[in-house]
Amino acid sequence: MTLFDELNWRGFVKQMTHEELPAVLEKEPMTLYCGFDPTADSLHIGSLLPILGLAHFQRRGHTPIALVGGGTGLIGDPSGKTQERAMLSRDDVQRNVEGIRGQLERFLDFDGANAARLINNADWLCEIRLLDFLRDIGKYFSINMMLNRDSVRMRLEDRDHGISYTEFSYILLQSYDFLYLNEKYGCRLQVGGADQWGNIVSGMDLARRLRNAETFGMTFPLVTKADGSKFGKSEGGNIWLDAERTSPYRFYQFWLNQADADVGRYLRYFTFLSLEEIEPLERALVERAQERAAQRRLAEEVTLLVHGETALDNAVRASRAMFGGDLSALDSVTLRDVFSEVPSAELSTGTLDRDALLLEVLVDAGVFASKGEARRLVRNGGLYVNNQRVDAEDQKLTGTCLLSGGMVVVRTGKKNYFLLKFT
RNA sequence: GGUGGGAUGCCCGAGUGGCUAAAGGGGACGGGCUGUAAACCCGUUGGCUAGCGCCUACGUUGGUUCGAAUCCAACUCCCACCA
Repeated sequence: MTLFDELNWRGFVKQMTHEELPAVLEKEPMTLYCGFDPTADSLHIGSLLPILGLAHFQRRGHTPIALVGGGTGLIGDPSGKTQERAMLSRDDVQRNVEGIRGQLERFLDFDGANAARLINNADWLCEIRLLDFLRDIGKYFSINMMLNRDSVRMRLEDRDHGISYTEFSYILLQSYDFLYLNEKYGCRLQVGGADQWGNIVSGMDLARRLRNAETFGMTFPLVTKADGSKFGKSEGGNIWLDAERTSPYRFYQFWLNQADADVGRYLRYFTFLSLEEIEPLERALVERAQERAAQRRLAEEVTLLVHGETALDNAVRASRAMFGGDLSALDSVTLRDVFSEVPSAELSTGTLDRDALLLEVLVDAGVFASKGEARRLVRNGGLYVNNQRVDAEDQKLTGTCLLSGGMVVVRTGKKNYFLLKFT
């Protein structure tokens, strides 16, 4: 099976600039690049597809470059954005670049004959002089063409938002990146999300005009959900790759909760499982839906990939304990371990002696923002202590509530846990 | 620069002097059903209070009034049309 056979059955190919690209890639190893925006200090799962895309290329002997946009991030890509973005400070961008760099390192192989490269376009974009740039690069861009780009046109039509000269110029910078990488590293292929098509083609154009270089482009599809809502956002917002922002437990749970209609595609996108392994999982989805074997496997594979084996083990064990039921059976070490992912607060044992009101303690501990909110939840039957529903608003918190190790497990709703540690 | 319109709770949006903590929708949260799903059904959605009730809130600041989101003045920001 060729690289493109695989990319195709996995659904990685949205568009490509040359029909012969698959054949070219079979003949010779190629250097390719994909850019990542430093809009936050962590990537989120939206970036997972391009990352794995690069990894697939590398596995077949091609050389990937992961480009962090420390320079372009100072400007802001208008592609796919309906309004002008708030500009990030240089410090923020720098911090974000560092965070993202650390994450990208985990997914690619930086050793061997086709070792991956991780570079920052601030290294060259920050050095450019304006007049040189306008004369050497700007001359090759036609305003007429730029105005026709979807991302620009949408913003021109929407008078509420408009587009600044700054963002309008963005495409020149990304195009220049491709030119630069072509010149310096012999990079001939740029890949990216579906919204990057215009930027990619434009960069190819520049490389052809200035260096007479033949380059290629390809885009990945936008990851969609069967129900039409946006992929990658869940109750609490974005799903991040950073364990500090999204705990491995939550990360695991996110994948476990994917809809039947989506899992098959996600197994193809986000794991390295072969078709032979995925197909039985899809059949099980129909025949024994309640087991959710496909979701389980998806959650395991992706969590393993992003957070490693230990974190996966913890997430699985935590999930079992939290949805399995009886907490009193667990010893303190297991408890502490299982709930290590969960937000917690340390309280003094003195609180218990005073016969404090449960709700007041929970407000103090930060579980609730106000007593009104807490009371409301109890009325709705959504508060549990050690998996027992609380049905009185004036319930006291006493020593008998403690599990081993002086811990109390608080739950709101079906799956939101909070741990109180008494010391 | 001129003229007109607008700013309401997380968002959209009704409300033109007391019955308005503010309709309706969305979102969010909780419960039920279930597969830790979807769909559906029910409930909650400013703070304090066991409750009576009290406090804070309708761009900002002042004013009129027994009483203002609602009337007046100034200011700030946004939009439309004209130049």
